[in-house]
Amino acid sequence: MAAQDADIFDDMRHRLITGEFGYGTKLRAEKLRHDYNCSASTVREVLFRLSTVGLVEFQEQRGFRAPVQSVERQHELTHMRILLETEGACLSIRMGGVEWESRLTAAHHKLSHIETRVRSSGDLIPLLGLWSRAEQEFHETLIDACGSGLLMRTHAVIYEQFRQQLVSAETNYGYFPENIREHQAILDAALQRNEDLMRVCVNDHLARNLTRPMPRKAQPEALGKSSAI
Amino acid sequence: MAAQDADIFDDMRHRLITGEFGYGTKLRAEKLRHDYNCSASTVREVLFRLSTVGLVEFQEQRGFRAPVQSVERQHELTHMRILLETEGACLSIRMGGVEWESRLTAAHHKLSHIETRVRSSGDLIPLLGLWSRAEQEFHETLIDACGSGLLMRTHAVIYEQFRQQLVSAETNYGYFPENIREHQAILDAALQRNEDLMRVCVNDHLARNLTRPMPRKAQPEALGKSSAI
DNA sequence: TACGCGCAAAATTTCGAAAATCAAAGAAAA
DNA sequence: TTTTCTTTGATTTTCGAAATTTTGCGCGTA
Repeated sequence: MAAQDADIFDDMRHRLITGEFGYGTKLRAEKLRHDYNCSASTVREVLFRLSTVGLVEFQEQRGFRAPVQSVERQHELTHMRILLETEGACLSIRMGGVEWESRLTAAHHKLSHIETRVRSSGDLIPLLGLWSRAEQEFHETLIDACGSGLLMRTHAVIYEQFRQQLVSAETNYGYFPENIREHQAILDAALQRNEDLMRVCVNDHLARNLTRPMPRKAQPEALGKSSAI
Repeated sequence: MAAQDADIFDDMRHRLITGEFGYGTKLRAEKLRHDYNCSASTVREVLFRLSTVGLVEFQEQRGFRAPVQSVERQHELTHMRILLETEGACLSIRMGGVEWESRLTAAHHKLSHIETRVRSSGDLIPLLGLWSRAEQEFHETLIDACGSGLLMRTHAVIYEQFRQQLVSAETNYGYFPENIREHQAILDAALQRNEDLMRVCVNDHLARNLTRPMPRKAQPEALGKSSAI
C-alpha cells in the first residue's frame, strides 16, 4: 500500500476542483475518512496539504472548509494570474530558446486540436477533462522558460484556485470561439518574441473573467520594468 | 492549555526566520518534540503549516527541511517581491484614500525613527528586532490599500522567505544609509501619487539584493545522514 | 575495485482513542 | 421577554505506539 496519502490528496484535489463540495462547505475529517477508509488523522494531513495550495481553507480550532466563491475572489485570482502570467511569459520570451518555442508550439497544437473538436461538436462537457489538462499545460509551458521556479509554483497555485472558481462557468461552453483565437494570438506573440503584444494578449485572454473591471490607469503599461532575474 | 499549536508555530517560525537552523537541515519531528515537550504528531502538524508559508520544505516520505539558501533562490524571491510590491503599491495609489496616506506616513515615521537611531549608533544588531518589525509594517502598509487580499497574502509569504534569506546579511549593517533614503523616496512617491516614480523607487530599494552574493556556506550534512546541530 | 543484494536501523506515516475546545440548547435570573 | 450562565453534545486537537517505507551498511560475486 504505497503512498496512500498521495492518492487521497490527488483524489481530494480532483473533487475540489470539480466543485463536488459546495463552496464554503465544511470538510470534516471524521466524515471524509469513510470515503477512503483511513483514519481521521490521515485525512487531516491531506487537508493541511491541500490548504498549502489554497484549495481548502484552514482556521485554527474550527477546521477546514472549501473556499467560498465570490466575485471578489474571482477578480483577485484573475488579477493575480494576469500579473504572474504576463511577467512569466515576457521573461520566457526574453530567456527561452528555440527549444521553448517548440514546446509551446507542441502544447498549443494539442490544445488547438481539442478545441477544434469541441467547436465542431458544440459541446464542451464530454471533452472537459481533456481540454482542461491541455489548457493547463499550454499556460504552464508559456511561462516555463522564465527561469524562476518560484514564479511558476506560485502561478500553479493560483491557476488551480482559478480553475476551481470557474468550473461551473466553464461547463456552459460560452466563450469558446474567442478562446481559440486568443490562444492562437498568444502563441503568435511568443513566436514573434513581442513582449508588449504578449502583455496585451494575455490580458485580453484572462480579463474576460472580470465581470467588473479592475481599476486601471488610462495610460498604457509603464515601460520601466523590473530587471531580469 | 490553549492554542498550544499556535505557540509552537510562532516559535518555530521565529527560529526559522532567525536562521537558527542551518539551511537545508532536516527538521525531525522526533527531535523537535523535546523542545516543546509535545508529541511528534503535533510538531509534524506545525511543520506542515510552516510549509504552507514556505518557511520549510516538505517532501513525501522524506520529511521536512529548512530551505536551502542560494543566490538563485534569493534572486527569485527578490524578483517576486518587486513584482508584487510594485503592483500592490501602484494599486494602493490608485485606490487608497487619505486614510491610507496617513497610515503609511505613520508607519514610515516609526521606521524612520528607529533607522535614525541605528545610524547614529552605527550598530544594527541591538535594534534588529524592532527594525525588522517596523520595516515589515511599512512595506505591508504600502500595499494594503490595493484591494486584493490575495495579493497581500502572497506578498506576506514571499516577504517572510525573503527575510529568512537575508537574516545573516542584514546583521552586518552595510547598506543602512541608502535604506533610509529609499524608504523616504517610497513614501514621497506615495504621497505624490506618482505610480511611475513608485515603480522606480520600489525597484531600486529591492534590486540591491540581486547583485549581493550569498554570505553563507553550504551545510555539509544537508543531505543524507543525520548528525544534528 | 566495482556492483548488486538483502538485512537491520532509522525515519516517516498511519492509526484509534483520549483530551481539549467550541457551539448550541436549555435553565436561571433580571 | 430578554439576558446571562451552565450543561451537554459535537468537533477539533493531541497523543503514543504500531505499521510502513527509506536509508545505511556489510557481504558475496563478477
